[in-house]
Amino acid sequence: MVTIKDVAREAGVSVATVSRVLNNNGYVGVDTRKKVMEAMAVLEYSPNEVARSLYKRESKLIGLLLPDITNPFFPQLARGVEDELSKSGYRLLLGNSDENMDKELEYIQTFVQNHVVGLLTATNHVEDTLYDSLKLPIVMLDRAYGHYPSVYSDGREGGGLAAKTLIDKGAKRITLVKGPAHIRPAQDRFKGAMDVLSEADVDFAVLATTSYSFEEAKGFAEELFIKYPNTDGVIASNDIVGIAVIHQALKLGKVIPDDVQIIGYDDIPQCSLSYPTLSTIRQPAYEMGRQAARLLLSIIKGESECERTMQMPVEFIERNTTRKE
Amino acid sequence: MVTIKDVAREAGVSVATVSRVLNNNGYVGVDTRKKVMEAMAVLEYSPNEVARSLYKRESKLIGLLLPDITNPFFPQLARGVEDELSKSGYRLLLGNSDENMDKELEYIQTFVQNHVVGLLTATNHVEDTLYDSLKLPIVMLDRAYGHYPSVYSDGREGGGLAAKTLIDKGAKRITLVKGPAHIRPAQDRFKGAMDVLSEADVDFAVLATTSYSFEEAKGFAEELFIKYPNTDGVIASNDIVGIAVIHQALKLGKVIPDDVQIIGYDDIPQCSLSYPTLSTIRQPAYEMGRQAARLLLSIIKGESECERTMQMPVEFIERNTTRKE
DNA sequence: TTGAAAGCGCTACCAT
DNA sequence: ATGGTAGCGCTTTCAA
Repeated sequence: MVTIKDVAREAGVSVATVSRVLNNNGYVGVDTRKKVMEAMAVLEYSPNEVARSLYKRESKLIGLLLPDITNPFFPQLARGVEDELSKSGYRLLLGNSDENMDKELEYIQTFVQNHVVGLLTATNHVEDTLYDSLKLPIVMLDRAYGHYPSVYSDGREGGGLAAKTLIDKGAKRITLVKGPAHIRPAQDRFKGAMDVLSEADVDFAVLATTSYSFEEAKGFAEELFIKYPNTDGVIASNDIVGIAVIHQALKLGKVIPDDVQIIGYDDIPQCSLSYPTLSTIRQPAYEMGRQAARLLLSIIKGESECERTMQMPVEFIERNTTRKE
Repeated sequence: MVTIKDVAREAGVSVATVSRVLNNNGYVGVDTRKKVMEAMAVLEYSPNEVARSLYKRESKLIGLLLPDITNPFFPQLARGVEDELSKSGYRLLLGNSDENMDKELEYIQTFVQNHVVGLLTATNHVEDTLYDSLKLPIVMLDRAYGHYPSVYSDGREGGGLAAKTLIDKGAKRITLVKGPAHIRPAQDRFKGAMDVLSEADVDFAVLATTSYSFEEAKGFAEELFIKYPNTDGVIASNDIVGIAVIHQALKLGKVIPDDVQIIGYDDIPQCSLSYPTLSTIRQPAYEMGRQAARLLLSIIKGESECERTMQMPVEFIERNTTRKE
């Protein structure tokens, strides 16, 4: 490993000088600078970030804590985060929490031990003062919380929009699929839809589900049509479930959207690949990732004038599982 | 920040002693140990990994370099890697290369600067000695290369299996979708299928595609049926394309698998959610991630007796886009 | 404009 | 069994 000392020796200067050209601060003569640059090139020197981090008590590392990268909503988010952060030279420490408090804690601790300068987290556990004790810039992802800077889209509004859309399009016997109870955004969507449904002149039923996983989505879809065979409108808890419902409806010989309309949530890329393509409520995942990263960066830089919380728009994406007009 | 000094003071011992109990080495009296433990608990001490890393010249960090986490094959892989590594206390530095050499280089450099102890990488650029100069345990992911430890599945075999399966099931006018030329595994699959196709009594055509992205998959599928409207068997370059082809075939009123059979590649979770469900050649992504992580770990620990390269099985998964004999 | 040296938090060697 | 201390590679005063 070639260190700053080697460069100093090669250039015939002191390490202090090398450090100065490295960081572009302090006075350093033009010819000295040139010598140092050359030495660095010759030796293929690249500074040891760990040593830097130790002295400065901060790194170019940022922690990203996600529930599960395997859920197709999150890769988009993660990509948005990474693309934005890497522009400024930051790198990502990744952790999957599985919505599990202990894992979350563990990751956060190791992130801190590694001197991350900021944290992006999609969590359900803020109340527990877990995050309060952290003296670290934090941006809540996907989920809004009290005084923390957050980037999210309003699940309540989105859920309401889904319900309203289905009602407008003539669904009379709606089935509302409720996501896992311990996941905040799922609850928000559910409540938003409930509010609208309750005030409208439609029958509706609720199907409770306990996970967001692919494997189980199929089971939920089967259950749905067994319990509510006559439903003519399904509000899915997310697109995966929506796609599973399409599958099951087709299997049962139902015509979409004539017999049953289906509306998803998230707008993951595969929505436009299903057949029929899935109408859904879009959350701009990639953009949310980007904005969250930007917000975090601005907080790190101490630009306190910036918006501390961003609500991203939800939007109905009309495809072919809902009736036109 | 509470440091080892604080603990030492609190416990009335030297930092050396604290370090010893921390690392469980050297002699330390039972009561001293107890005092130190208590002090650590009281102060909520947790060791600074950066300082450790600086001294020991190694960290508990591992670099994971992926082409694009947004491609549904990779989240599975990544999860496998993470689940295995986190068991041993390692954390992941993540980078997306977009199959781009420059990004790849940049990430690798920063990984090294951050003292990662190992690297997992899915790359097409080994020949360039990029990796040779790295004095770092490396495991190639998804793609096998000469002398590097690798975990992969044989694309050649998989491609051949896809072709053979389709032929066995009676397809006569096969369209082979060729993935991007610069992506090794895509080429391998293609060649494997070509070999089989060439030696069989079937007509076949090749459709070249240039990306693995969702947005473009739809376009390729449209193109496919325009150029080869009478094809009765499609070997897709991956499941995304496969699902897009299902979509397009249905849109054109074709009956699957009677009019046209389709076979995907990878076995991403959404295969069983499409309608009809997509028959495919399975690569065990999650398991590959796990095995790669284990292999890397064993190399790091210096267990040289272990297998240096693992070939994972490919397997035909029969679903509903191929005929039941 | 440059260099010497302290110190970031920790580990490991050498004393005792 | 315990403590003192050098040093990991770097940045940043403080002097010169």
